[in-house]
Amino acid sequence: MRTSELARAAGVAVSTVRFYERQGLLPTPARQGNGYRVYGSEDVRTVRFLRRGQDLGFTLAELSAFTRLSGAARTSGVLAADVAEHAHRKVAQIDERIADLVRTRDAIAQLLAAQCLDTSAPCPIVEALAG
Amino acid sequence: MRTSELARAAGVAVSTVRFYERQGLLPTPARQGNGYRVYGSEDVRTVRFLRRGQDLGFTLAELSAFTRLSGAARTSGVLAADVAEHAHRKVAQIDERIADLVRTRDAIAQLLAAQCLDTSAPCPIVEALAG
DNA sequence: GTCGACCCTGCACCGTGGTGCAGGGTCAAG
DNA sequence: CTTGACCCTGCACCACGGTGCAGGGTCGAC
Repeated sequence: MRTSELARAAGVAVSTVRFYERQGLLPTPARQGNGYRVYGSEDVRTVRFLRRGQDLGFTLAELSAFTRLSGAARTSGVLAADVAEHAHRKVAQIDERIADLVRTRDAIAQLLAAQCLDTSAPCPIVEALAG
Repeated sequence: MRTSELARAAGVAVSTVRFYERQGLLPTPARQGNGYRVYGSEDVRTVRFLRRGQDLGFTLAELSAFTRLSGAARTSGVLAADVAEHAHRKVAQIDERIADLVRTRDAIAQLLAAQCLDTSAPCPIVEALAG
């Protein structure tokens, strides 16, 4: 599989594949005699993992640490707790964020319900977020 | 109130206050005879609103649009419908965002519960995100 | 044998959200 | 009248996650 094929299969741009390689997020690929990169199906999975993880709010650094940790856990077993620990922290972070968003949502909904578009009062959305 | 006092009150760096002014997120402040910026308590609220909104996942551009709309409603009254419309869209967006985060949270929690840390199997978190 | 589609490297650039520094001015305290 | 804390402007730089382009090489098809 060549770069453009990997890119198509994983749904990213060719430049993004090379960017991931530069960043150490994809293993250094084998090369053909002409210098062309050669990829396998595992690389498609890796790129998809990176995209999906980003959609879910992980940074590339986190995902990189994640794959390194899970690789270590799989080969050594000793780091399994670290992976679990990391995932637990992430769940807690996501919970906090959800709670924040629910508060914001409610503040806006309340504003709409309360006819607070009164021209004299300060905007309650701004109030809710600033206070 | 001077720049450093505003910064302290709102919990940001002085450079951030000037950055917000450059970006048009803070109104151009009045100046003393010596050229020093003069801020009021309204500016503290604005900066807090910006920080809080960012924590909640809004971009500065979104927050800027928000304050402009609410300001227009307060002074003219005629844009109230636009503000309400905007707020309704925002609530829908936030609901989507919450749903996304809940899905992510549940996916991770489920993987943790499922003992994905078996040393022989490939890591299901990676599997789940890549698949 | 040349056309177009692809590949390579390296480097510059983008938006977002800031941070830092140089080179200067202001001001109150000691 | 100096010291130190603050203020000003303007410009350069940072991390993040890429994108784009120049200047070249490599193919298969026609």
